[in-house]
Amino acid sequence: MEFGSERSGHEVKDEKRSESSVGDEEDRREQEIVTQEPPLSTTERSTVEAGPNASSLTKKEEAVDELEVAKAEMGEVMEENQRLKTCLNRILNDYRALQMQFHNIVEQETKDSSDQKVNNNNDQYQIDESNLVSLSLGRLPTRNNNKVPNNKPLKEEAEKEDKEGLSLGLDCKFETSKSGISTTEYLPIHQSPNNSVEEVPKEEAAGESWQPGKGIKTARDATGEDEVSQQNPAKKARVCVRARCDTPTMNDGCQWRKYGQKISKGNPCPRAYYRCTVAPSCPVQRCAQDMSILFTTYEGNHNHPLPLSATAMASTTSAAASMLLSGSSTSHSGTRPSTAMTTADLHGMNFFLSDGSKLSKQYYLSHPAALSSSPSHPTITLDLTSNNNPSSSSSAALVKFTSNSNYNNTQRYPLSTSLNFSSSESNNATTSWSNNGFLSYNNTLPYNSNRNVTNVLSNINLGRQQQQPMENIYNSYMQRNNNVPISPPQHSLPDTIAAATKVITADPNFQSALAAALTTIIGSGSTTQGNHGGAGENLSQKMKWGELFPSSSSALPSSSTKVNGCASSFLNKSAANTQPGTALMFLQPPLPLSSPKSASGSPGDHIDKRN
DNA sequence: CGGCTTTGACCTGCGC
DNA sequence: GCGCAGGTCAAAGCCG
Repeated sequence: MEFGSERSGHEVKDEKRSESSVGDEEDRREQEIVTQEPPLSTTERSTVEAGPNASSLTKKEEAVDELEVAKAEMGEVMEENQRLKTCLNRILNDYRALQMQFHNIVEQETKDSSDQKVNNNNDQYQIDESNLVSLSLGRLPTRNNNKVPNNKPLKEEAEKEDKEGLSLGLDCKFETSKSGISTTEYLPIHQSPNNSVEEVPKEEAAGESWQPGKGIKTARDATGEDEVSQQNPAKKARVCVRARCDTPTMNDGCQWRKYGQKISKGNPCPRAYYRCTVAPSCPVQRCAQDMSILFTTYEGNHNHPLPLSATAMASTTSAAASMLLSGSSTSHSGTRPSTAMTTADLHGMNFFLSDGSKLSKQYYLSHPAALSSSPSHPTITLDLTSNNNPSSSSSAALVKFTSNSNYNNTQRYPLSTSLNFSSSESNNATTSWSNNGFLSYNNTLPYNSNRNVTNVLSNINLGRQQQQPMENIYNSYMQRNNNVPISPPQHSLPDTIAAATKVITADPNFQSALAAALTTIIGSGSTTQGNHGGAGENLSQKMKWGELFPSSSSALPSSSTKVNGCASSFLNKSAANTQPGTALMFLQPPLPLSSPKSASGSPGDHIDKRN
């Protein structure tokens, strides 16, 4: 059963509800809010209600009381509306500020790129020089642009982009500065002939699934769209999650199907290959090696809706892949020795980048299981275990970028090129991806008032901070967000993932940052719905805040929003088959997706069978 | 009986 | 060119 069917069920339900003229008054008001229709006046309401009940004085009084209650509720709704407006305004302000920084980045990059053009012979490189790095959360590789031959018209590319649209994923991409072309260039490093890197999202272009199998190739041949893909074999960034897990597979909320198993040389534990079974075309695959610590290597991004916990993990992995790709393209200083491990604080996003094969090998040697990664695949390892990471440094950054010598880390963008995830007027919330993957950010660092990109700071600590217990961070964070109840320390992975999602969804600052990141995409007009004025306008028009922030919307919207594309992220851009009106959605509410029946599924998930 | 897992064969990329 | 290893396919078996 496809996900769309469920959604259509919601629609049917809403239609029925709207058809019933004697529906519950609260439901009606709720519906009015959702549909943005002008609310009925209380007078009209009272007339309708009091009509049949006006037989006695008591009933009249009751009717008056109901009216008062209705007024009070309306007032609350209006207050809520006002709060949302305020939130939206703040987001827009953040967006504008970020936009200014973005422009500065453009200018700076243009200058820098003009000096560094000699580094690459690729024709597309020059095109990419004008590209800008932007951290798009949940952005799927909606294009295979990097595989597109140079003679392919941009127009066609743009059309493809329109068709494919955004999908969930937490990816880093390059957004071309060319206005009017809604193309978003992903990290250009892969465009180098020698480059073996293919950004995670690419293979999901046009809803195609990345499947290395022969049959897929044949199918792609039939479509005629995939000649590019064949020209450039997919070598995607991988995200290796290192976690303690008793089960054969990590309960990450997804539904996995085992399709193969291999005994790796030198590894007593067989390597199992799993494929996402939620959607037939989902390109996400993973291999897992079960040792004392389960190493799970994710490859690709989901192109379908995911349950909450799965979304969190998918977002994590997608973000990590994005960091890997972006970091590898940004952190390699031209003057830095190629074998040096880069310890970067990318706006507080602490990570280690080993752009040299030596260090990469060193790291992997310390974790033999991680050797599963193909030499040509850049791999980022997320350490979700509670043990000390043998190779971690004092900075406790447990997100480690490893890339081999084949991975072209062409310096294109400075380390500091990224989006500011701090909010100018938000509180001083300090969050972090701690122990088991809590995503956190802080804005304790001052907002970059001078708009110098290199000073833009935020802290997104992927991985565990060894010296700060996760629960402390989590609880302290939750205390700042009253709408998120503080729960006892969670240690199971699905719980922590879900908690991380809560943190993300509950904090308006991060939402603002997401909004800003999104608008860098939306603002360029790279949407399937066409342009609707300015970026801010796009933002306001396309964001469905009720879906973005479940905490502020009690009811799941009954709109016809269809989630397409990769669900492994916060951002969903409507894909080609997206219904009209579908725009953009962050952090979709937890949707029942997969079956708990699956052995590889997450037992902790409250999941419905989808097919 | 349908779906999932297992497992041997096959394909492909890479190193020598 | 050959061999190895990673990765995938698909038939057979298992299970609910």
